[in-house]
Formats: sequence, structure tokens, C-alpha cells
Amino acid sequence: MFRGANKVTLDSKGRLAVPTRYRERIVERSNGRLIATVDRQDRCLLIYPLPEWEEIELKLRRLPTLNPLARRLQRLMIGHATDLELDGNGRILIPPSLREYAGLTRTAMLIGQGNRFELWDEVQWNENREQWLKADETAEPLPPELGSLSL
Amino acid sequence: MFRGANKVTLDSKGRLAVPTRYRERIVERSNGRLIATVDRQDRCLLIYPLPEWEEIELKLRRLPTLNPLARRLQRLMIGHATDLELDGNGRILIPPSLREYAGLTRTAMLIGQGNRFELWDEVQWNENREQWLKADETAEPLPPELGSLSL
DNA sequence: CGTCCGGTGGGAAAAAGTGGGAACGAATGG
DNA sequence: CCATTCGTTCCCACTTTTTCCCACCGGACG
Repeated sequence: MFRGANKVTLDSKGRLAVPTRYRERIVERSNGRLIATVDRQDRCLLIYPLPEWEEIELKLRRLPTLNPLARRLQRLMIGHATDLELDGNGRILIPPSLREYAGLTRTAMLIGQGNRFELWDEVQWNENREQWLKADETAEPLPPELGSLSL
Repeated sequence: MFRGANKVTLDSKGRLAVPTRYRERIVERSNGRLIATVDRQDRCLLIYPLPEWEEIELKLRRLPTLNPLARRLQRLMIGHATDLELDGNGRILIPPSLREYAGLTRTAMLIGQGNRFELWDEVQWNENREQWLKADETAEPLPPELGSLSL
């Protein structure tokens, strides 16, 4: 499982050095093969080990093609899914189109989220984090799925 | 399976270089033979390896001929289906009528969608993508098939 | 203080993408 | 029926991009 927030840098060619503590796990789980795609609701990227992604892709592809909502989901997620591979230096190359989507500049945040990573531009990450903290203070009523959650 | 978004260019003769990462798969799946046809709801083209298309054509032809909707589908999809072949340089030639239908200019987007590709004019792809993202934010009620999807 | 390891940058070789030209074939008009 | 012209296809060569590899820098730890 992937955890933690890491400050990373994208060099001029779009390469990103994966923190060493994750590398071994990625190699043993998927032989270094990853998939990056876009997140629908936030301007960030989702990065999955290949086997994790394949499960999700299967679910997505089973959705009815004639349903416009399902079609949108497929176009966004499968349509942007890009193969990545760890190079000899433990780096991955983020293609320009995805960099652009997430507004990635030189410094980014790589966030462990269990079975995947999220990749944010550092500035956007910080802005969003502040908002989430503020939003929690206003203490909206919890939807029923969350009411029973014990942390 | 095909995934990912690729910026491609149509040259003055209407030729399109298929990104190399897909070529091998296309050749082994269908010996380089593809079918392009029109999409019903969006102004884009659908491109299938020949065997995939044959299954779809079969399904379409089984639809009740008396149903006007089915009739329309058949006429649009089967009626516009065109054979394409990878040439010696890994390019396919998009015929003028299909180019016109999809409003294709010089730069286009080739989108992997599992068993097929979608080919969009770049401008239209970007416009549509922004709309889909906006629409998702409004959080319409999800149809039951989608509610349980965990990404 | 030296060595090791992770991170970073750049350069060279290879591959992919792009454009143009020539040859072939079909179609049309004399 | 032949000749000319237009369109299509095939092939070659150039340019750009990508990928791979090596070397350096800086910090951490012994």
C-alpha cells in the first residue's frame, strides 16, 4: 500500500524520480509498469500499478456504451490512460498532455492513496488542502455512509 | 487493448501516422486491417481492428429491420464503414468523406477506447472534454450501474 | 573527512514522424 | 482507340522527438 506525501520535481523533459521507498514495491507488484490517467473531479493525475488499473478498466468497459454518462467516464479515464515505466534511474516520464491537464510545473506532490498515487502541482495541492481544512470547520451534516465511521 | 490520448497530424494527403506503440498490436490482431466509421452522437470517427468490427456489424445486422432507430443505426454505421490499411510507414489514409464528417483539420486526437479508437479534431476534443468535466462536477444522480464503482 | 546513495541534468544514439517525389493506374476527352 | 491528365499509392530521405546512458552534485551517514 502507498502512503504519504512527497515533494517531487519534474525536470525539463518531464521526468519524475519516484521516491526510493516505493520503487521496490512497484517493481514486485507490476514489474515497474504503471498507468497514469486524469482525475475527473480535481485537476490531478492518478497513477496505478498496471494490475490495479486493469481491474478498473475492466469495470469501466463493462458499462453500457450507449449511456452518455458511462461514455463520458470511459472517454476521460480510459481515454487518458497512459503506460509509464520506471527507467534505469527509477524515474517515470509524464507525457505533455497529462502534465498540461494537471497544470504541473517543476515542483509537484506525489500523494500515496492506498492502491494508487495522486500527482498534484504543488501550488494547487496546498491551495486545496487549505480549503479542505476550512470546509471541515463548517461542520456540514454527515451523509449516512460516513456517520458510523470511527477513526 | 487500446488506451491513451495521442496528438496526431493529418498531412495534406489525409494520412495519419498511427503511434508505434499500437502498431504491433494492430498487425497481430488484424494483419494491419482496420475499419473506420462514424459515431452516432458525436462528430468523431470510430476505428476498429477488422475482427472487432465484424462482431459489431453482426450485432447491428441482427437488429429488427422494422425499427426506425435500428435502421438509422445500420445506415450510419455500416453505411460509412470504410476499410483502412496500415501502409509501409505505419500510416492510414482517412478518406475525404470521413474527414469532412468529423471536421478533421490538421491536428487531431486519437483516443484509445478498449477495443477501438476514437478520432477527434483536436479543437472539438478539447471543447468536449471541458464540458464533460464541468458536467461531472454538478454531480448528477448516477445510474445504478455506476453507483458502486470504486476507482 | 570520506564514502555511499539518491537525485538531477545533459548529451548522444536510435527511433519515430513528416513531407515530397516518382511511378503506377484509372478515367476522360479527343 | 489512343493519349493526356488527374488521382492514388508506394517509397525514400530528412527532421524532430524520444530514449537510453553516463557523469555530476549534494546530502547523509559512518
